[in-house]
Order: sequence, then structure tokens, then C-alpha cells
Amino acid sequence: MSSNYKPQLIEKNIQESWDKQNKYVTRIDDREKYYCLSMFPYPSGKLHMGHVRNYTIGDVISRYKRMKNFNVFQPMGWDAFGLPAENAAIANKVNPKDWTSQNIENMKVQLKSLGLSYDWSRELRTCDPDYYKWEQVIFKKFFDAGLVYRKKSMVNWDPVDETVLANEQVIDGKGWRSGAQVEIKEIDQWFIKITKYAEELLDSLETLDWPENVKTMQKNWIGKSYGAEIKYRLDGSKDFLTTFSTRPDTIFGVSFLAISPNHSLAIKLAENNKEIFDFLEKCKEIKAAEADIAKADKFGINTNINVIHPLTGDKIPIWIGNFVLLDYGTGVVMGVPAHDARDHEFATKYKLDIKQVIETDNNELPIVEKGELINSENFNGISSDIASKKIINELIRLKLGEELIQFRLRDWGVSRQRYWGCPIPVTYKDNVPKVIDEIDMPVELPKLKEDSLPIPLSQNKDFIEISENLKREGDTFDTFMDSSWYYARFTSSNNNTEIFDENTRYWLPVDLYIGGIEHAILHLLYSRFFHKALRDIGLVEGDEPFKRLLTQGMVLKDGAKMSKSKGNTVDPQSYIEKYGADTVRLYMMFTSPPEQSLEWSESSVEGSARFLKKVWNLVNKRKYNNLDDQFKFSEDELAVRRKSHATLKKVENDYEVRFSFNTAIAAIMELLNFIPEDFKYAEASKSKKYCLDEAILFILQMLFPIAPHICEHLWKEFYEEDSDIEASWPKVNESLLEVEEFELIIQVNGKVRGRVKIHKSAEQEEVKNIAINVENVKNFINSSEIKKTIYVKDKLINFVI
RNA sequence: GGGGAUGUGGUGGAACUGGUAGACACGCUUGGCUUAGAACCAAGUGCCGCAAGGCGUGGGGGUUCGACUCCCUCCAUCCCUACCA
Repeated sequence: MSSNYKPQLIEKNIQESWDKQNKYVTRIDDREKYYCLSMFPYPSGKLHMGHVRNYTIGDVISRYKRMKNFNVFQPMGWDAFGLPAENAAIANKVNPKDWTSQNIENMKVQLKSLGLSYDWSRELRTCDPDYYKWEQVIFKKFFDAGLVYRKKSMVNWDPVDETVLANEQVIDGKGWRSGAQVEIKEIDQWFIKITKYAEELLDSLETLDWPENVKTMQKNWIGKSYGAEIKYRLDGSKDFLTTFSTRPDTIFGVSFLAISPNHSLAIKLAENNKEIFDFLEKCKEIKAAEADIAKADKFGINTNINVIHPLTGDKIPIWIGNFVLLDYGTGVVMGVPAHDARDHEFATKYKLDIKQVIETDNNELPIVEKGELINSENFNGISSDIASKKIINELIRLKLGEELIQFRLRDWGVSRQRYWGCPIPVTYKDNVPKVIDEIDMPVELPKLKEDSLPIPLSQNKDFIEISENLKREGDTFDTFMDSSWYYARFTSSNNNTEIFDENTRYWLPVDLYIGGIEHAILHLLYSRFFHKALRDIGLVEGDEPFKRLLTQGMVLKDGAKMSKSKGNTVDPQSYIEKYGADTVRLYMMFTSPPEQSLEWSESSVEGSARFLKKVWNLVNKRKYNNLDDQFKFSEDELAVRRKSHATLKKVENDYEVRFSFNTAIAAIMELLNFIPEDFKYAEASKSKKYCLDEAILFILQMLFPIAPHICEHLWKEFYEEDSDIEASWPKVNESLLEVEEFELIIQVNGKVRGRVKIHKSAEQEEVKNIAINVENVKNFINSSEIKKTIYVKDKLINFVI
């Protein structure tokens, strides 16, 4: 054995031996199963620190669970469709498929060098026809189940490049490549009825062992609200405008209605009104993203049309407002300036009536809280909640409204006007769409001609035109479709004849899903929806795909997310080469708890390397003595044993319950520092040797999930060549942890003034007498009267003077 | 605009249930080893103060015998906002 720690020498050998044994290829057996899944990466070309962090967390837990005798399944694959491949194709004149394949090869080598215990036999990539065939099959089944429909919807349109742009491709209202002013355009798209599952998606959140913040985000995103649908008759017409409001109690304060610029009424009015037409044109300049619409200055235009207030009969003006979203509710907002901040701002700007109809202790408008009604005819004096009910009843009686539960969640538009994605398996005969038969799937993405840029599929005539009146759908699926069911396909990815099989039934649900917090809403909600819809068409079992969730924070540098555009990326590969995978893994786990963001620090990496070196130097050239524990241990020997077992207990809890790897590592470091020098001497007594051996085994076992190469290597050298460290986990000896004495904290007025060793069996009166006579405590109490004594057993005593 | 988080020494962080603030590291200082450096080892290290002691967890206020932890308020930063993944 070489005497210095050289990770480059040992890591590669150990990784090869794992490969040779097929150690992490998993099969159904009779142990308890554990499906540990980390979010698969987009193959951008290089692993970044966020990946390293994500995959190390997954690997630590997988290895720990294996040591605890679970049958662990940890697969890895590639979210291989998406925009960056098209961008790279344009920038570097490479085929998206070749670019993607090359990237996958590179990243796979990088992942392997990290020593991650994946079952590579289940590897999948979403751009393979073998994968997306089944996505097309699912689409058909969803269609047959009535979950799919076609609807017009808004996109960002670049009039120069004549392409649809993603939100991130619109910069300051301009196309990123052409620089042209982007317009909002309405086109036909495929939608999936996720809203049909809104109620269940909301309710079953409760059953999930997920972080509260993620559950809250999903709950707010789904946005269930109770209110009323209220109909306003257009003045001089039999037609109505319908609005939804969560505050029918404020109906007497309505001073205008605001409709979306995309509302059919607005579009109709623009036909004969230049001013309105120009206004709508101006609205089209704001990018389609919600954040941009919400941040844009609120402006509006009076249509000079009125509606009739359903209860007062007053005439109320209709405005068009750029802040009204067509997709939410009915695309019509009832403006109550006195009781809504946005309406107040709008009414102030355009000098519209502001009529207070709710009274609270607060008298500054807008009053958005509930209160008691005023200026509301015969509803005056009634509290908001009761008044809402009464007003809804009145509207029902007049047939001008009804009670309604509204969701913020919108149906999922899955059409994308791109090339590098899964073709939507539809044909059009005389413009009538038909989902193609399963037997004709997959509809393969056509290869690009040499030197061709990745033009949107819809512009590929050879693909689109089957015959004169039979055409193919030219859109591809949203890549969120690809990633919404991969967790299930991993279990059966080698099965070419069935989408799912007995492996799926064995492995699902995912026991632990690990990924970035940035996916807290969209990806996780889509996947949950997919699972429920797949369940209802009989393809999977259970109600939820991911039992437990761990959301890791971002990896930052200089306080910002690492990104190419900011030029603050740190390449993990150079660190793996310089320090070895174990050091990088240890650093990642030690430097920050997983849910928090991690600030990259150059110098701390050194510290992690140093610790592994210390472990190496302790164990190296030493040999397990194979002694039994029949010794009369001295006090300092007992202290070492106690420390070993207390550390083990803490580490188990940190790994399993808290996912708090940084404190687990700190505890292992403490144990290492705790071992007295004389225990390590060659001439040390057998009882000391026993204590040291025990500590060494524990350290290697506890550290193995995080730094598997060095620990496995040392385990074989120190303990037994033929023994598998990953098939072992020590047991806590609880009796060693029982102590007779503890340190009592003595406070005077809540401040620590002394501490003293106390026997656990001591009575309160006895403890008080000891505490009060501690020299420093005496000085502080002086001759003052003790007004109160607070005693917390086995912890502290506080004298209030 | 809305939703979700975070804020503790020079730095990363610990304090798990309202009960010892700063564990464990990084860095720095001093000493040892060395021709020198690196590495390693030992000691010290929140701030002010000679000390006694005082102050201290983004700012302000509150509850409590006791607050990093609970409540109110303000500020800063990060993530998501439905076509980046």
C-alpha cells in the first residue's frame, strides 16, 4: 500500500470493479425496495456544480439505504429534447442529434468519474424513438380519455425570423436573434386538461412527505378560490359580460369592468375603431410572460360601452385593460377601486369613481380586508362573508349570477413550434385532426438534411405533406411532456413491447425524488398530473409518483446562480481531476445543507481534501485486531466508545430523517479529532486498540456513502479484503450512551453565570442549593431577593432577581 | 405585480422541541519542523475592553424568567411566474 493518499490511483480501480461486478444493476428481490431518483439532466455538454450536488445527494442516500439492506434502484438518463440543441445547431452548424449524443457521451464519462452508483442498464434518453413512441401512445390514450383538445392561444411571434419565440428568447420586447419587435400572436394549439385534476392535485398534496414550502407553492399555483360568477348585461343589448369575483360583497363598489385586450369584444370593437385598434396593437408589444404583464405600466382605454349593474341598474363603463389576462377566469374583471389595490391604481389614473362599500378599523383606501358593508342598499351592516352569500342568492334569484369555485390553474398547452422535440402524432385530413393509430407509432422525427438549420418541423414539407389533402401535425411536444413520466419508464426502459411491466409495479412509487427547487411547481405538478391520468387509464398504480421530495438549493458563485451568461461557472471536472471525486463529493455535502443555496468557495475544497487525508493517515498501515469487547474499560476508553456510538446515532438521524449531511460530516470529524494520541501507539493496550478499531470501522462506514472510494479501499485494507462495506452498518449500543452526570447551566436573569456538574438523580432543591453557591453566581445574586426560579431538568436553572 | 425562500464572526455554516449563540471547517495570527517554501503539528481567533464586564444572530418594535427560534413591521438577496430546463 502506498503511504500517501492518492485518490487518482484508487478511484478508477474501484469504479472499474463496481462495473465489472455489475454491482448496481438492480433486480426485483424480497428485500424492501427503495427507488431513489435524481432529476435527470438536460445534456448541455458539461456537468455543472448543480448536477454534482444533486447527484451526490442521491448517491449518498442510495448508498446509505443499501448499507441498511434496502434493494435500491437508482437510474440515470437524459432529458434530451429542447431548445439549446437547436441553438447550438444554429451557432455551430451541427446536427441537434449529433450534438446531443456527443454531449451525453461526455457527461456520462463525467458522471461515472464521480462514482455514482447508478443502474446504467436502465439508461434512457427522451429523444430516442423507443422512448417517445410511448409518449405518443400516452397522448393517444389521453385523447381517447377526453383529456386533449385544441384551442387558440397566444405566443411570442418574431415577424422577421417568422418563428415562435420562448419567453427567454424575448429580450426587452425584441427577438434575441433578429432584434425585431416581438408581437403577440394567436395560434391553434393542443391542450391537455390538467384542470380536470385540479381538485385532486390540491387535495392529495396532504398525503405527500414533501417540504411544506413546495406544497404551499403548488397549492397557491392551483389557486382554488370561492366566489361568484356575475353577469352584466350590455347596455342596449341582450348579451352579457360574465365576470368572476371572490368578493361579491363589494359588488356595490363596482365602478368599471375591465376586459382583456384579447377578449372577443375588444377585438370586435377594434374593427371599427382606430383608437381601440391602436391600443390593442400596443398591448401586443408586451411579452406573453405573466411577470412581464404584471410589471408593465397599467394602461387602459374606455370603450364607451356600458353594462348594467345587476343590482343597482346603474350604467357601468367597460374599459380594456392591459393587465387583464384572458386565460384566467373569464377575461373580465369587475373593478372595485375602493377595495382592490390594482383597481384603485387604475381608477386613480383614469379618474374613475371610487366608492367605498366596506368598512373596517382601517380607513385608508383601498381597504382590501373584509369588514362590514356600507353604501350597499339593504346589505348595509352585514359582515363580508355573510353578505357575499346573501348577494349571491340575490343574483341567483335574478338569474344574473351563481356561486362558483374557480381555479387559477390553466390547462396545459403542449404544442411547440420547433424541430428538436417529440412529434405530435396527429394527421389532418382536410384540416380535421386525427390522432394516428398506435400501430403506426412512433411518428419519427425526420432527419435533417446535411447543412440544414433546424427549421421548425412545420416547415419541413417532406414530413408534413403525406398527400394532397392529408397533412401531418407540424408541432412538437413541450419537453415537460418528456419529463412527466420518465420516472415510471425507468423501471421498464428495456421493455420494447410494453410501456410498463411487473418492474413498474414493483418499483413505483419513487421513494425519494431529489432535484432543484426551481422545479417546485411546473415539472412536479405536470408529473403528478401524468401519474393520476396514467392511473385512470390503467397504466400505473397509486395516486402519486413521488412519495418523498428533497429540493436542493442553487449553487451560487458571488451570490448569483452559476451561468454561462454571467461568466461565473466553475467546472467540476477540473476539481475531480485535481482532488478526486471523494473530495468533491465531501465538499458538496459539507459546505451547506442540501435545501439551502450553496456558495462556491475555492479554499474550502482544500479543507475537505485535508480531512480525507487525515482519515487515510489514521487507517493506513494499521490492521484490525479482531478483539472481542470483554474488557474492563477505563474512563478515557469508555469516553472514546461513547463518542463513537453517540456519533453513529447522530449520523443515522442526520442521514435518514434530516438529510443533514453537513452536520453528519462535522460529527464524524469530531469523532476523529476526539481519539487521543496514545490510543494510536503500537504499544497501546488491547482495550485501547479495541476502542480505536471500533472508531475506525464506524468512521469508514459512516463516511462511506459520501466518500465511497477511499472508504471501500481502506475497509478492504484494514478490515477484510472479501468483505463489502456497503453490506454493513454498525449498531448503536444504547447502554454506552447513558451517562450519570450532566453540566447544569446556571443563569441569573437569563444570562449564563456559571456551570456545574450535577448527578442526574439530584432533586430540584438540591440542584438549587448547589447552583446558588457557585462563586460567580453568588456575586451576581449578591444580597438580592430571588423572585423566581425556573428549573429545566437536566439542563439549566435560571434565578430571576 | 403575485407566490415561495433566505439573512448568524473575516468566510461556509452549527444551535433538531423557546433554554449554553458561533459546533465543524475555511481563513488569519503566533510558535514548532525546514536552508527556504509547501505540507504537517501545537496554541489562539465574534466585537469592545488591561480587567471586571458590556455588546452581539439584516434594521426597528413586541411577547417571555429566557428569543437565531414566536408575533408585527421595514430592508436586502435568491428562486418560480405556465414556451429555459
